[in-house]
Amino acid sequence: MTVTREDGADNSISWQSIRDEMMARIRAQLYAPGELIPNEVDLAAEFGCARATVNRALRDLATSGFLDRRRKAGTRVREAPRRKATLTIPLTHVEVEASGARYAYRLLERKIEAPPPLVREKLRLSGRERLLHVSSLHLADDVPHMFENRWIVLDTVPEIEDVDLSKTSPNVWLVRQAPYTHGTMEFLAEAAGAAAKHLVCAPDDPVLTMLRVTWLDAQPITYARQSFSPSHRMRLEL
Amino acid sequence: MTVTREDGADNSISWQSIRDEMMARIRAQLYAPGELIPNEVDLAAEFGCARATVNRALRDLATSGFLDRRRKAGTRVREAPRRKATLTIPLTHVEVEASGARYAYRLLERKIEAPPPLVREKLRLSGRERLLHVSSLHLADDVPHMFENRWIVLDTVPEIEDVDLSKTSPNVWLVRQAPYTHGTMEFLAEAAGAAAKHLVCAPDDPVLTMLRVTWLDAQPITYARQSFSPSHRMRLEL
DNA sequence: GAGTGGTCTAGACCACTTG
DNA sequence: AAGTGGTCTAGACCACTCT
Repeated sequence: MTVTREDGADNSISWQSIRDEMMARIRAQLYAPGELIPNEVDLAAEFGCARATVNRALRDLATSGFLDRRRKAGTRVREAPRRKATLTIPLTHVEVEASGARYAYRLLERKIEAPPPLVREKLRLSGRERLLHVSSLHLADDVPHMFENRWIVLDTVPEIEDVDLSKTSPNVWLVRQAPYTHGTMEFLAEAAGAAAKHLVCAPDDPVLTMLRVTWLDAQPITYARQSFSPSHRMRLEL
Repeated sequence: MTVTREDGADNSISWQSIRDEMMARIRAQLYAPGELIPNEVDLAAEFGCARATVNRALRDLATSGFLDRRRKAGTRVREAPRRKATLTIPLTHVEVEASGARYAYRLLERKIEAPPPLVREKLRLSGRERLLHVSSLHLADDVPHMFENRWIVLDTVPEIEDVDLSKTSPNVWLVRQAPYTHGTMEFLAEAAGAAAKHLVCAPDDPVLTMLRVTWLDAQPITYARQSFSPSHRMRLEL
């Protein structure tokens, strides 16, 4: 029941305000690192709200990595907060257009072949599967922005064999038609090498490369290797 | 009230099972991209549970980027799911030890100075502030793993001036004693340059560099530039 | 104005874990 | 065995936004 004053003003407390107050106490080391904080019932009494409201606030702080919660053991302040950086994976055309540039896409090559050893290993394939191998270039204001080399497992997403990839980039199609359940991503620095001629740079210029493998449950979908033009930076919010 | 069968078995439905069922329907395009899905009251009736349970499930899917929810307008399936990669920011010593190697840390230089122009800009400083400038090397099994160059704003965290940084790395101290409220992180590829002699590689070897700026509300805390040894890869889970 | 999601409450039972 | 967090329910009111 919402508590109401005689004048009719709503008196209930939001879970966000409790989260903020608890966060402030953690920052001020009012609850020291490693220490138990009061349990939900006591905090609810202190804040004058329902236990569920305290629960929502503390669950949020636990998800954010500031608290450690365990049944019976109680809630502790983490010694070293587990901070997370979130990278909202951009669709290349969205990213380019967000920067104010005009986006263009060029299909460079498209063929069906067996996976080379590296790809076989990443996708845990036997080697006999038919893969769609696509390389493409993405441009911002006609300047090369990213070169992509991608292998797509046709057993998992057979429909893509009939898609006109000169108009739709494989990533755009996959995002809409074949959402993955999980995957991994890696960043590394390497010499541009074979990508240099597409990115219009020297073969030994350092470029940022992003590797992605995605899965639909136990089935591999795609392995993508994207190399960005030398000046590119990948930005994350903390 | 928990619904109970005559035989006493608990009949209530978990929010996770509702989330999974709705996710399955989205994948199967049973709810098409861009389309409205039923409202919470109707779904609660369908699943035979309270509206709050449906709310929890749908809120989770919205946070994950699969649904778009707006009051009055209802809940829609996102055309292109806003997928996120999460990088749990590792403490270097934890990361190294997790890989099974022995971690070591060496303080290379420590001095108090005014910020150079680049740092001044990143931290939005006037240029007259006193900054603690620390460079250090982090090793895995005695092999150089990461070279760090860091500036710390003493006006924001004066206590660090008295810390013995030959034993505690600045990052470890900051994480425990001065949690930031927000910040940014950037990845780029560059030639090792001056870091080469510390990383034991050639000056023109490509290395992955991570830039970090963190804030305590409006006050800048630190700017760090970390270059990883050439073979290093940064891995994220999707 | 009205429909939909966002949140709060009070109470209950459950699940996990620790002592 | 018992304490603590995790979750569900039924009901209520509110906030936002679309028409």
